[in-house]
Order: sequence, then C-alpha cells, then structure tokens
Amino acid sequence: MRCPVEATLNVIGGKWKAVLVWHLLEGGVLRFGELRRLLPGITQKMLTQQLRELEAAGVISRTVYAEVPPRVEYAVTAHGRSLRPLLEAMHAWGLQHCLQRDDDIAMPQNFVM
Amino acid sequence: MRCPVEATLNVIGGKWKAVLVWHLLEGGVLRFGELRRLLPGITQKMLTQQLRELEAAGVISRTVYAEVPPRVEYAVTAHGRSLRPLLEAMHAWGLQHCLQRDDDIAMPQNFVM
DNA sequence: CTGTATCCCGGTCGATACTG
DNA sequence: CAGTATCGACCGGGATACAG
Repeated sequence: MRCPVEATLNVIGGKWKAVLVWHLLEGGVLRFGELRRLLPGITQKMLTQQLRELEAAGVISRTVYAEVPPRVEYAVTAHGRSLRPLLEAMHAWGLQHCLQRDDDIAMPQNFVM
Repeated sequence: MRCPVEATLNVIGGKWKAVLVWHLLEGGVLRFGELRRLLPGITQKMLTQQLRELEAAGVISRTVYAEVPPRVEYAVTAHGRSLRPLLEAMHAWGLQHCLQRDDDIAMPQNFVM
C-alpha cells in the first residue's frame, strides 16, 4: 500500500465497518444481537464477517462467555479508540453534507432508512 | 440517511475516491492524465467513473476545454475543500497505525497503463 | 488526450438451512 | 443466542477496442 489514506480505508472502508465502530464507540460494550439491531438491513453473515475483519485489524475485541444461552461481547480496543476523532469528523461532515445535498447523493442499493 | 457516517463513506468510500480528493487537495488543479499518473494501477475506466461520481457529489469540478488535443481539468470545489480535515485525519491515522512497513520501493518502471 | 463501449471474471453479498 | 455452511445472483472492476 502506497498511500496512508488508502490504508485507513482498508480498515474502516468496508460496507458496515465504520458504522459498527461508531456504534461501539458510542455504546461501549455491545452484544452480537444488539449490534444486529443497531444495523437494520445487515445480514448475520455480513455482521460476523465485518466484526471478524475489524477484530483482525485490532480495532475491536471479541469476548466469548461460556454460558447458556451464549453471549459474545464486542468492544473497541485502545487501538480502535484512536479512530474516534476520525469517525467524529466523518459524522460531522456527513451531517452537514446530508442536509445540503441529500437528494444528489447516490444511495447504496441496500439502503435502509 | 440513517447514519451520517455512512453518508460520508458514500462520498469518499469508493476504491479511489479518497485518494483522488487527497491528490486534488494537495496538487490543486490537475488534468486527467496527471491524475492517472498519480494513481498507478487505476484503469482509465475507473478513473473516469470515480471522477464522475465525485463530481455528482459536488466534491470536485470538471472543466472541459474545447481544444485540440482535448484538455480536461479537475479541481476540488468549495464543498470538497471541507473534506480536507477529514482526509488529513485519515492520512495521519494511516501513517501512525498501518504504514510502518512501507518502504520506498516504487512500482516497476515498465509498468505502463 | 480524454474519454465510451463491451466483454467477462472473481469477489461480494443475500437467502436459506443447519449447529453448539 | 451466536454463529457456520452453502449456493447463487449481482456487480465492481480489469482488459481491450474504439471514438471525438
């Protein structure tokens, strides 16, 4: 990889990754089902996959509790927490951008309100 | 848009978009061929496509000069300039957290688009 | 020089069924 | 509850040819 900007996009540029990290930064520790409810439209498969990739990047942690019923909790790591200013900048820019040019932006096919 | 973070990713989350805007913020007005040289590996088709989508989002402007040979210049709009802090944050984060292993080995010089 | 227009391959993603 | 497995449709994106 030749450009740091690209490197960052590789970490949080996935279809749901930035939003996932954003929710985990806001909500603290969250369970699998809670995350699924926070992202209407995501499939179980994609949620698992994106979480695994974020975990592999060292951004989030995954804790499995040997209980019945099973419980798995996700949280941002110290490394992931360093993304907060970036995600806040994205959130702020998105707010401003949406208000001004909402109808001009091409929405993804699976866009869910 | 349900989540402003997603909205921002829709604008600069494409494969080459963030890097394109980054280069245009750094280099000012750039021609099509100049951008192509700045992004080794991008195809003509993708460059055109990503530029068109950035233009549709109001981030960059496209100016065609009726000359022979043709000349088309791209530049960030005032709206696009508001992305600078965001891209700088992405650049900084990528440098700090992901790019330690990057050396100065460039693309092979026989690599021609 | 700056693009369109095709073709097509591989990965992405959703749907569904099944498991510990 | 929190996954895994599998199949298939879709589309992003590369290669190539052609155009203004």
